[in-house]
This record gives sequence, C-alpha cells and structure tokens, in this order.
Amino acid sequence: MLTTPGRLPLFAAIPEKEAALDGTTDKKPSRIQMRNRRLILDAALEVFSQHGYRGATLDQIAEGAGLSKPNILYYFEGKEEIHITLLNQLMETWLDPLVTLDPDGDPLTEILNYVHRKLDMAHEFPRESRLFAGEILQGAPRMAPHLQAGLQPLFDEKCAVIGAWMDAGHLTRADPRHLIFSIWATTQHYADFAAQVQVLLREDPASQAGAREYLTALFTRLLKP
Amino acid sequence: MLTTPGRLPLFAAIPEKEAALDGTTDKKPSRIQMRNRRLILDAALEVFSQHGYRGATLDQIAEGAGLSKPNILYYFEGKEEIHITLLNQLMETWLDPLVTLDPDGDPLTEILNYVHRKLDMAHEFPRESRLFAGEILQGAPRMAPHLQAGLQPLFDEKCAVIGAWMDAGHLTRADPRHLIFSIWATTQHYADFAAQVQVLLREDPASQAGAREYLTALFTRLLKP
DNA sequence: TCGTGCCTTTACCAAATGGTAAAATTTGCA
DNA sequence: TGCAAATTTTACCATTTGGTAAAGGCACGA
Repeated sequence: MLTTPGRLPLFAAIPEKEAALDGTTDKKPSRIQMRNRRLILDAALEVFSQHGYRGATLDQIAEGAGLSKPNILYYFEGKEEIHITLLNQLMETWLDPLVTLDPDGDPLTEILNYVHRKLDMAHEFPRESRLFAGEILQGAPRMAPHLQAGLQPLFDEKCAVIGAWMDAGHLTRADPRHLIFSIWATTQHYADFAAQVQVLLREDPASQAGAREYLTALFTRLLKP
Repeated sequence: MLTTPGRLPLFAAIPEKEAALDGTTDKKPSRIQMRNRRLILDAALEVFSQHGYRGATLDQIAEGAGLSKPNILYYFEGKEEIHITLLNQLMETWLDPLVTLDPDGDPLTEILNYVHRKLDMAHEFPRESRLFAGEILQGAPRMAPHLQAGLQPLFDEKCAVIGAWMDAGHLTRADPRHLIFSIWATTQHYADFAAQVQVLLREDPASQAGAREYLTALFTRLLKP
C-alpha cells in the first residue's frame, strides 16, 4: 500500500484564455468553472481513453459530463484543447514515480518500489494509462514535444543513476534503458490490456497481488547481485 | 534469426458472400479479387492500426489502396467487415508462436525461443501488433469471442505445460500466467510504444539486438533453476 | 430592484462519413 | 469476335461531427 493520491489532480494550469495585454493574469476561476471543467475532463478521459482521439466525439463527452455540447465549448476551445489538457495533466502524474527514484536509496529497494508504484497506478488509474497508451500507439502526434522535453531528460538521468548502481556492483549489470522499458511494459500491461487479462485470469480480486508478487520476483532475480 | 515468414498471409477464408441455397461453395476468387482484397486489407491495416476502429475512415483506406470508396464496398460489405477480417487473420499469426511451444523441448530453450519469436514479430509486423493492441485497449469489442474461444484454451494449456516444467524442477517456480503476460508485454512494447522508444533510444539500428539481449537475460535469470 | 457579467440553451451550419444506385467499362472465354 | 459477367466509376444520400451565433437565464452586488 503506497501513498497514492485518492484521485488524480484533474486540473492543472486552468486556462490561458488569452493573457490580457498588460500581462495581467486571468482572475481565479469560479467554483462553477472548476466544477464544470473537472466534469468535462473526467468525461473526456473516459471517452478518449476508450476510443482514441479521432474516435471520440464531443457529443459523447457532453453526455458523459451532463452538459450540452455548446456548453462544453464554452469551457474549452475545441476537442483538441480538451485532449491536450488531459495529456498535460497526465504527464506530471505519470512521471512522478520515476522522479521519486532516489539515487541515495538502496538500489534494489528503489527499483522495486518503482515497480510497485507503477503497478498501483495501473490499477488505480487505468483510464489514464490507456489514454497515454493510445496516444503513443498512434504515434504520439500530440505528445512528441512532451516526450522530448519532459520525459527524455528524466529518462536519461535515471538511466545514469541505475547505471552507476550497477557500476558500483549494487545491482547485476543490465541495460538500464531496457530495464525501464520492461518495467513500464509489464506494469502498464495490466491496465492497457485489461480486457485480455480479465478473460485469461478468472480470479479477479487477487489478481493484483499475483502480479505484484510475480513482478517482484522477476526484477529481483534480474538485478540482485 | 528465426524462421519468420516474409509476409503475413494477408487473406484467409476469402468471403462468404452468401452461400448458395444448395450449399455450393463460392467459386475461387479471381486474380483481380485476390489483388484488390489484399490491397484493401493492407491499406486498412495501416489506417486501423494508426487511428483505431472509429478513427479510421473508408476514404483513407480507399486512398491507401488506390481504389475508389464504392469499389472498396464492392469487395467488403462495410467498414466493420474489413476490420473483422483483419482481426481474424491476425489472430492465427499472433497465436502461432505460442502454439509452437513444445512440451517435449528443453524448457528454458522453449521459453527463450518464444520470447525471441515474439520480439521478432514485434519488429517485423509492428502494424499488426498495434492493431491488436488498439483493439484490446478499447475493450476488445470485436474480439472478445476470439479471445474466449481461441486464446483462452491455448493459454490454459501452455500455462499447464510451463507449470509442469516447474513442478519437475526444470524451471524456477513462478506464476506461468504472469510469466506469459510479461513476455507479451515486454516484446510487444517495442512495436506498440515505438514512438516513445524511438525518442528515448537514440540508436536505431542496434536497438533490436539490445532488446533481445536484455530480455534473454531477464527471463533466463527468472527461470534458470 | 435593477442591471451586469457569467453561464446555458436553442437553433443552426458546413464538412466529413458510411453507404447506395445505377450507369459505364473492362474482362474472360465460347 | 461477341457477349455475359465481373469490375469500376459517377452521382448521390442520410447521418454524424466539430463548431458557431445569438438569444435567454441566472446570480449577486449596488
């Protein structure tokens, strides 16, 4: 049981409606704005994660949010802005476990903690995982800059950390880049391919425990010197 | 270098235009039918794998195939039939490596061979991998029966084989179901998340070799007694 | 109480989309 | 070669989709 937030922080920098000429920032959003933007983004997450960008419709989002379509467009400039907003918010949450990986901690513990946090996130936020997966699957048309600017430096940094651990003999040598890929792949698999996993794994409740145990063993045996 | 076919068998049971009243089967398809159906399915694979079912359009498929839209509909009853045909064909190819897993072979060799074949397929048929991934991601609306009828028995059977190997002490004990999941996840990751992998892994050509080496080590250390 | 600014609805629209009808063309073969 | 069957094109259509205009409702401070 890790300290995962009860809910994703489903709103970030609010809007950017057009900064006033003199640079005055927008007024703080009203309570109603907060509520409706959140309703919209939550409905949009559901729809986008299930149908992909092009397959999602504003009508579906509107219905899911319990608002009219023009009302949706009162809060967002268009379909694309909603999608991008979701992706921006997601990025932060998604990267957090990797950010947390501590160079001064015990190497194996740190890695296993990372695995566990990713697995917990897959179980807690499957829609977010699928939204991300769908975007990458389609070639990351709206996220390439984020990957380049946000993910890549972090990825390189943490690869260096892991590499240093291996150099110091604290972990068995293995390519840190592929190690991270395999952690992402195995943990997110339970969210992204849930439809398949559910068919093949009849037991529902204990499945999380089984996955956790298995992945712990997998990465422990790989890395323990 | 495994024996992967140079191309997917991109056509299966041809059509089922409506069996004649007396049960006579349809005549064998003309050369032109073969060519055009293949053109259409190939274009459709590209479009569906990139945009998902709802995001794909017949116009895109038609353009990709170099045919007019009504001409497409001369060969297929509609968008859905094209999609289903692709999925049907894919299933066979996709399951093949698992079918091949030999209960009488050397356990570790068999598993590693399976890993390598799956990895090769991810590199050779990334579009097929993404088509499959997209379908599952969206909840397998058009493939649930296939999963249930085709995949599940095979999955259970091979889990039993692997379990028996472990019982006999030929492999370290681990949950065979999660083992298979992790093989699928790690290998398909290179196709499904190629957009991300490419950004993070600057070296293109040798990446396949790196993945292969890493995954070999990962599963060897997990399973070698 | 009134009005002002925020919010919501009604009524649209142009483009895109899956699909059809039927005429025109090409193909294969007797 | 001639002609029936197979194939392709042209011209449509109804629905859906993202988006807009503008009128109405609502809340709340003066």
